[in-house]
Amino acid sequence: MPRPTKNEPERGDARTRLLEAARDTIRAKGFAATSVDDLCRAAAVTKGAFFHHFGSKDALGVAAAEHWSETTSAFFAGAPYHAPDDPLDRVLAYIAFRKSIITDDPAEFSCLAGTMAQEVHASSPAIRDACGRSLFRHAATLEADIEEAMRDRGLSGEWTAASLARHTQTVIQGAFVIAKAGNDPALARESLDHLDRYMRLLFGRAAEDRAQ
Amino acid sequence: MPRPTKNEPERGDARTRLLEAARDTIRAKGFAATSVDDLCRAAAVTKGAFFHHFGSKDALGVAAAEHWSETTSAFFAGAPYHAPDDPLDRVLAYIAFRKSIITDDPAEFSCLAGTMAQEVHASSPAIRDACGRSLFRHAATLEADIEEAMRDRGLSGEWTAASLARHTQTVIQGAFVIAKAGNDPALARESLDHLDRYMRLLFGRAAEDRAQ
DNA sequence: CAATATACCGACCGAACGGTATGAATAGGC
DNA sequence: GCCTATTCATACCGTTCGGTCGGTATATTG
Repeated sequence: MPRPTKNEPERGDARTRLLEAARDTIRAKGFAATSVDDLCRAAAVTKGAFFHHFGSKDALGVAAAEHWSETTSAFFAGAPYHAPDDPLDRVLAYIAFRKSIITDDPAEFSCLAGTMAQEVHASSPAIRDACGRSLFRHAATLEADIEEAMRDRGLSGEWTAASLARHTQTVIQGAFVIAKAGNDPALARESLDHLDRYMRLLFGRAAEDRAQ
Repeated sequence: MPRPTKNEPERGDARTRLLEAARDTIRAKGFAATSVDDLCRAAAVTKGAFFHHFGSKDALGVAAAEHWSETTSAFFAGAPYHAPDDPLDRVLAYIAFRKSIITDDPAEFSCLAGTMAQEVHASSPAIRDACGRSLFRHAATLEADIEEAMRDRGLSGEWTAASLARHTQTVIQGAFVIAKAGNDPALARESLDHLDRYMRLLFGRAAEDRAQ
């Protein structure tokens, strides 16, 4: 079971490098337009290594979605938006955080799972489901805070915490699409402002104290 | 300038048939995964005909986006949601209409422009811009009604009619992504309900009288 | 009725595609 | 110190890709 050579200590992490290359390249070009050779070049591995670690290009797609789910889970778990005492503040801080990480390059800030799911939803159920799990698992991390904020205010009825959590992801995914179509990340931030406003209106929180 | 032959009267519409095939196939499989041969097969034309009408696959992509823009413009212009006297009612009727045309198959109800833009935003500026024009031109058709509804209620300040019109498209595009990822069109309808609720909260319209 | 332009047809091209077969290097278990 | 499993490397395969090209049929123009 040999991987790290004395002369080549970075040996053995070909799989990880391929997953990282997949994350970056697929976000930039899409899944179908990304060739196996593209990924091997970006990860500086050979085709033999690729098909040693992944049985097919589709299998790489599934693994990339799972890797995406794991790394983003860790990233958001460690983010500062969990700090506020009030649950609604945490939800609003989440939206503000999502807004703050939008940079100039869509390949940097957009979502691998959303991009791939949109592309392969009909042609590759395995990849689509892996992307769906990533997306809805992330959405679910908001549910507890939303639920608590609803209880605090005695809200209930037309909509559920789960539904609002999913809607948050809808707006975020849509924001990525619109930002790409308009070639302007500001369009994404603009919609996150509307999402923030929706939350405040739902929970009766004034807009004046919004963090800028 | 000959096209309709006596024996083959459907001759001459190869271009249109290719554009319709592009609309259907690209919505189902994406742009990169759709081959020129796929389109020729679906449109029952030869490769010679394809490259007679379109200089390249990219040119077909641009033409498909423009064709999409024209046909959807006509479709929405003729839709019944323009009937109400009150401008806010027209906006809410638009959202209800968008919800009503969501069927079981994403390839039927999703947006060609959004799908293509997400895929080619970095690799093909020409297609991306054609998709962007389609999207934002459609968004702009909502602006006048939103503006009028704002005037009616003396609303102004944090957000503009143009911004809210764009946000509407953000939610719709996001709804398509989430519906595909979750393999469930109901997820899209759910987010349109949240968008409806946001509009009512913004404009101080009660939710009880919502059409079902 | 010849000239011309349009609308196609279908065989073909080189490159790139996803995937495979074989084998070398390495390190841990015994 | 040998065996075995793992991690790659390299060369190659058949297919499909976007695109080209010479040719044909038809309708319009003068």
